[in-house]
Amino acid sequence: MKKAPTIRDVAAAAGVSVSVVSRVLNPESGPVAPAKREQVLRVIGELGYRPRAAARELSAGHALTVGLVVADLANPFFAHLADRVVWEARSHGVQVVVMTTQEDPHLEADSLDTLLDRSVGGVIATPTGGNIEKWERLRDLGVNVVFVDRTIPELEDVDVVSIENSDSARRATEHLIALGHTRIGLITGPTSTSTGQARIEGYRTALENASIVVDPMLIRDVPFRGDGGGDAVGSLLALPDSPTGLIVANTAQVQSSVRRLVQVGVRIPDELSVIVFDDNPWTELTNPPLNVIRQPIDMLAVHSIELVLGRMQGRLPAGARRIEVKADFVPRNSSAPLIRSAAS
Amino acid sequence: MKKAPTIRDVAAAAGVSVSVVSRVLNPESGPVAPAKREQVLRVIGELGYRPRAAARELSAGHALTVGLVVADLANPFFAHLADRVVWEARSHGVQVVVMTTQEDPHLEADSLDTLLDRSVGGVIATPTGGNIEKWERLRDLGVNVVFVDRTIPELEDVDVVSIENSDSARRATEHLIALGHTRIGLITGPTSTSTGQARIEGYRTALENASIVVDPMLIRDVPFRGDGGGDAVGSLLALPDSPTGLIVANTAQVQSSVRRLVQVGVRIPDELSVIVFDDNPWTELTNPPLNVIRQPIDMLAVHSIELVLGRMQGRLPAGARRIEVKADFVPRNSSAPLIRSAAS
DNA sequence: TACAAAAGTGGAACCGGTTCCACTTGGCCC
DNA sequence: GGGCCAAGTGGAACCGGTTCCACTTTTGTA
Repeated sequence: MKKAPTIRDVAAAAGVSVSVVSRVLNPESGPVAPAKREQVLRVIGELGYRPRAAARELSAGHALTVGLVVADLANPFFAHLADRVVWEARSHGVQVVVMTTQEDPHLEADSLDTLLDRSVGGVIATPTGGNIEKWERLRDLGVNVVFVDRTIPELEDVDVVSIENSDSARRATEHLIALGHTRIGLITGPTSTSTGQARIEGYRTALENASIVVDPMLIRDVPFRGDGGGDAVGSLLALPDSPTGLIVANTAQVQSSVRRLVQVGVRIPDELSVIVFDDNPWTELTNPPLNVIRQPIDMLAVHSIELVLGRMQGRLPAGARRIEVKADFVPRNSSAPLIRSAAS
Repeated sequence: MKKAPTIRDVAAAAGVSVSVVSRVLNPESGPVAPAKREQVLRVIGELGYRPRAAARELSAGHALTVGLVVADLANPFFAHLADRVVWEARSHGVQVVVMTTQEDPHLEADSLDTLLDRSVGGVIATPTGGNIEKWERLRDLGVNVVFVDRTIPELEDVDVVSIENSDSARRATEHLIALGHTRIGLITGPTSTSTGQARIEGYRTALENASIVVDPMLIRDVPFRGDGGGDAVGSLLALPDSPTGLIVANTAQVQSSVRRLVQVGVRIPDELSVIVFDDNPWTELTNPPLNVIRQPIDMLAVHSIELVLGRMQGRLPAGARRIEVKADFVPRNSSAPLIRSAAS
């Protein structure tokens, strides 16, 4: 097990001082004579010298690292998001430390402490909704925070990147209304989350615009974890006047919901028109392929990284940015016009 | 933006030297009088002191961090693996820096350099197959490497955690043979990878045991990236004597392959019996639900972390460990007995 | 040619931990 | 009561970078 060369080894071998080597490494920090620069670069190549990140971090007080805090990498949405974030970060020479919360505020708090210890320059997170003081403290300590996908209403001065949740839900609902459906079930995330609220709002708007009375029984807010989606499907279908349309607007519960639909054997789209939030690799492999609201994950990732790095480099004006990107509605074959009382 | 307290602040506030505080933090490094320990802990609590990881790393020469190098977090297998690795690492107080290679050796080399700069204590990776010298150099510099899922034959002294690839392929093949199939297509990863080789080997073994002649035309090794799976499906089905059974043993190409099957409209299992490698969230949502070889991802993650941390703490004997875990065959409804010449 | 400004250089402090080592206490035993 | 060993403590060096500052050498201009 060899020992890696340090900046002093390089300086000695090149016959210059460490200051010069350091300035070769960080050109903006001072001038170096062209000849010496060459010389130093040559020695660096020969020795295979690479600066230790830890030393730089210690001196700089913060790391060229961002934390990514998501619920769960087993969820394809977060996995895909993480993939893009890692990719975008790499193109900026930044590393990503990934932590998962499992939607548990305690684990989230823990993750934030850990990231704080690591002096990360920024954090990109889908917050659980708790830990408000902790997020504030993080920001007070100079860590740049960007919320992605969701937000926390109380934290007004945090940057947010999300999709147009309300608008997307409205469009999905309008699609079903246009097909003649009036009893439309909605499965969302908890009403304590911004996405849950916004999607319900969009759903209501669409119904109210069409003068359809909103039946609270048709709205199910279920937790992100567990099998609440399937249960909601079950109880919606068991309703005396069961819905003919269903919007699953909880990305973490799509799988559970669809599994139940398959188990129960409802005929889609004949008996039930379905639209789900978020395009997964498999939504076009089901029978029939599902209509989806596709979140532009690439855009979410790009904007998040841009924001967090922009803040880290101090080249963004003060004041929170709220970026909302449009989500596409992808029509496939899981919705059909309502056949009036065909079932009775 | 406040400034976080340092160990010297704590020492001053507690009326002791930094040495004492350090010893309170790392009990094994020396004795502290119980009274002072209390005192120090109290001050730490009051000040909200947290040690900077960078300082510790610089001093220790290595970080309490492991690198996870996978192809692509958009692939559910890797995503799930990453999820479990992050989870297991957390329970040991270790952070995970995730890097993706997109199966490109250059990006892989780059990732390794970056991880080296960060002085990570270990790396868990699914190697692309290239960069042999780089992996060796990494190990020479004291970074503990564990390959997961795949391996590189040339690197004999690296720990490996994988499933019983050959055995799994053999069992899948035997399942189809038992149903009467003799023309069985196999889609694997590149033959340059250990998994590709081992799975082909298992497939051949099963066929040879059953005295079925191996038709090389039925074996398709396709790259992990791109749409090779779908293309292979297309050309296999276009064969004059097309297969009645198909094993997709390339996790990254399952989606592409199944998509093509759906597009072409082959009736499964009537016209084609299918088994795919790796259980995804969606394999039971397709029509019909797919028979799968389920990789015990939790086990892979647990063993990988155990190995890498064990090495980091020097509590593992020298010599490479090769851990092979059994993969389950999960029968669902995508295979059926061969109906002799029913199609002709 | 003279002199100010700019370019180039090296020494040393600093970031915040860990650890070695020398030193002071105290308890125990003979 | 003297001597010894262990427990407890603090000072200071060290890890490997960055950066400030003082100093020397150019360069440009009057």
